[in-house]
Order: sequence, then C-alpha cells, then structure tokens
Amino acid sequence: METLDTPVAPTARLSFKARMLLAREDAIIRSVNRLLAEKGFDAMTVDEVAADVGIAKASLYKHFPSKEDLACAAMVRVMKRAQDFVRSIPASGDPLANIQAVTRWTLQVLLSGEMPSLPSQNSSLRAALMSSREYMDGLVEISDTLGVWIEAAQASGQLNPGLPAIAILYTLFARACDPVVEFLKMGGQHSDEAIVDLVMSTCFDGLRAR
Amino acid sequence: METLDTPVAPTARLSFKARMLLAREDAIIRSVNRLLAEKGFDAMTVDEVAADVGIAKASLYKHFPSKEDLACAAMVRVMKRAQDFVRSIPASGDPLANIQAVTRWTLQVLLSGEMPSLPSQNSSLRAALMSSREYMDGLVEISDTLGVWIEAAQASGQLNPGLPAIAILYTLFARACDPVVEFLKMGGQHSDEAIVDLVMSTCFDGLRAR
DNA sequence: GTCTATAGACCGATAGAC
DNA sequence: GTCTATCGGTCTATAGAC
Repeated sequence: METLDTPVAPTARLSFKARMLLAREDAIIRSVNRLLAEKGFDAMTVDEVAADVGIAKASLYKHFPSKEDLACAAMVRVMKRAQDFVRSIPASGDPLANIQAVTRWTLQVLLSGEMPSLPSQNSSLRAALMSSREYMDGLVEISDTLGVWIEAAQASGQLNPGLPAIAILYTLFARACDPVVEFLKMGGQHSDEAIVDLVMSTCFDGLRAR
Repeated sequence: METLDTPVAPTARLSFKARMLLAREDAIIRSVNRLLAEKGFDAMTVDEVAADVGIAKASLYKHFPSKEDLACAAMVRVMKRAQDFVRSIPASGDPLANIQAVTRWTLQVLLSGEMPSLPSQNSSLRAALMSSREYMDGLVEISDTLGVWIEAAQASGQLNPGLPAIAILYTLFARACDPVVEFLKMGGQHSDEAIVDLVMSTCFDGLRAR
C-alpha cells in the first residue's frame, strides 16, 4: 500500500498513472471552464483547448470523446462547486439569507470569469447536458434545496408570495449569465464587491424605491 | 412622376427598381431578424438566410458584404423600432411610467420571438455594430432619453436613488435578453401577458416582499 | 522488446465569401 | 456554383516506460 501525500479520498488507492490521468483531466476541465467563460462554446476550438492545456488534441479525445463532452464536463464542475456551496450552508439559517448567499456566490463566480457560458439554443449541447447524470442530479438537488427555501421565505413574508416559486427560481438561475455584471465591469467604475452588491440589490429589492 | 401606392416617406420619388431593391432589402432584414431571434448569430448560416428569403446567396452579398453586416442590419432595425416607440411616448407622462412602458415593449418583442440575439463576446460583431452610425445614434438617443427619465424618477423617489443611473439603464437593457422569459415560456404554465407581468414585477419590485 | 500514450499531420465537411 | 479557410475529429509514426 502506498503512502498518500494528499488525503483526498477519491484519489486514494489509485496508481500513480491513474492519478496522473485524473490530474490531467482536471487540468483539461479547468482550461475548458476558463475558455468557455471568456469566449463561449462556439468560439472555443478544440485545438485551442489542447494548446491551453499543453497536450495534443488526440490526447484530449482520449479523455473526452467530443467537444460537447468537454463543455459538459465543465458544466458538471461548476454544478458540483455550486452543490458544495449549497451543502455548506447550515440548514438552520433563515431561508432568505440562504438564497441570497447562493445568489451572491453565483455572481462572484460570474464576475471572476469562471462561469462557463453556453449558447442556450444549441440542441446537441442541451442533449449532452440533459443526458449527463451528474449534471442533472446536481441541477435537481440545487433546485430542490432552493425551492424549499423559496417557499419557506414566501410563507414567512420574506419573499413576495405573489410570485410563482418557479419564476423566482429561474430569476436566481439567470444571475449566472446576467449581462449587467459584464457591462458594469467593463465600465470600470465599480469594484467587484460593489457590482455584486448592485446586482443583488436590483434582484431582491427591484429598481423602484422602497 | 410615379404614383405611390404606399405613402411611406423614404420610398417617395424612387424609381421602380430602387423600390424593389429596398423591398428586397427589407425582406432580407426581416428574415435575418427572425433567424437571429430563433437560433442566434453563430447557428444562423448565410445559406439559410438566402433560402429563407428565396434569393441566391450571391444576391445577398450584393446587399450585405458579410454575415456581420446582415446581423448589424437586423440590430439597426430593432433599434429603429425601439426609437420609434420611445419617441411615441408623450414627454408629459411620469418618468417611471415611461420607463416601464419601454421595458414592457422590450419584453414583448423578446417574447414574440423578434429580438435578435447576438453573442456578447464576439468582437468582430461588436466592431461592426460600433462602427454603424445608425446603430450607435439609436443607442445614444435611447440611452439619453431613458437616462433623463431614470434621473427624474430617482429624484422624485419613484426609482431607488441609491442605485447608479447607469446600473438601472443596464438592467433595463438586459431585459432584451432575459433568459427568464424563455424559461417561463418553455414551461407553458403562463400566458404571454402573465410572463411579461412577472418579469416586470421582479425587475421593478424585486423578489423580496414589499 | 513490447506496449501505451503522445505529437502532429491529415481528412472531410461545413460555411463564409465572391 | 466555386473557392478556400476553419474546425471537429482521426490516423500513424515515435518516444519513453516497464
């Protein structure tokens, strides 16, 4: 039995070679994630990914059989990060605070250029995503958790009970690709924290004065 | 001098051939607008546009020298429609009502599948748009008009004075590509009017209860 | 010496341009 | 209707691990 220098469970008991493979896979997904965030799916080329990772294109295809699978893997990664964050929230906190924490986290990921952006109309991509067990499980788990919080917050009068819960959920998800963040960032007039606060304010308090 | 069957000012005093050209140009732009709305810029092919209009691809290039110019023309068209709508609003009305009317109009265009969608990260497209006098003039005029209304509404306590006016402007513009509209439409649980009302509510009143 | 993984040339199709 | 560039995807010779 080998000695582990890192106590990360999933990599335990794996051969050196297998761990190298996982490490490379992670490097690939990180590159794809970054490129998807900065150029989007269509503008990202597979050659570019290979060059960015520093490996040959054929090696890429050893890990991921298609460009869609690459994008899918990146989406699964952010979804897992989101799941981790949502799970880290103590169940005891008040629902609105939890919802706001998740929204803030989402905006920070977007603002830091780590949110992959996919064309919403691409059907092959949608199919790949929908057939990914990991992605869909993550999506369902997060939707369920948020859904419970949303309904609780509506019941307690924190969130507007006149809105369908699903509309609130969609509005929260939409923060992951809110163009206002990019616009404000491009303007250069506001710090990252200020931008997050502004979008949080317009999202939860609306544009009208209170 | 010829008799005009349509009293549209810009086509007056034009030869038959010139009017045919303008008519075809309009047909092209309408097709591009529709295709951009339903598939986006990258997924739209020039062949497709030609087929949709019912003309040869070569004829397309007589009118528009590149795919970017096609998209640009469609954007100019919606911008002009928006200008027309904004100008049609009486200056006397209260600022918030005006702003809401424009936002509602935008959502209705989006909902009816007439809002062209361009990838925000495409630089060649950005360049084409920015170098289009008509597009930029329209953008500036609308921004100025909305800007005046926004500041008036903030001064009168209708809109939140704590928000930078530019952030409010961006938030309004962002309604033109709000994915919540598409999500809700796909769900099929709400009428078009209900969807517009919902998004208007989340935009102006926020998610929190008032 | 064998075997795996890699590098990089290569192919075919698509789509923009004329 | 043709040309050409680009890009997703594949193939093969080779380098290095064991």
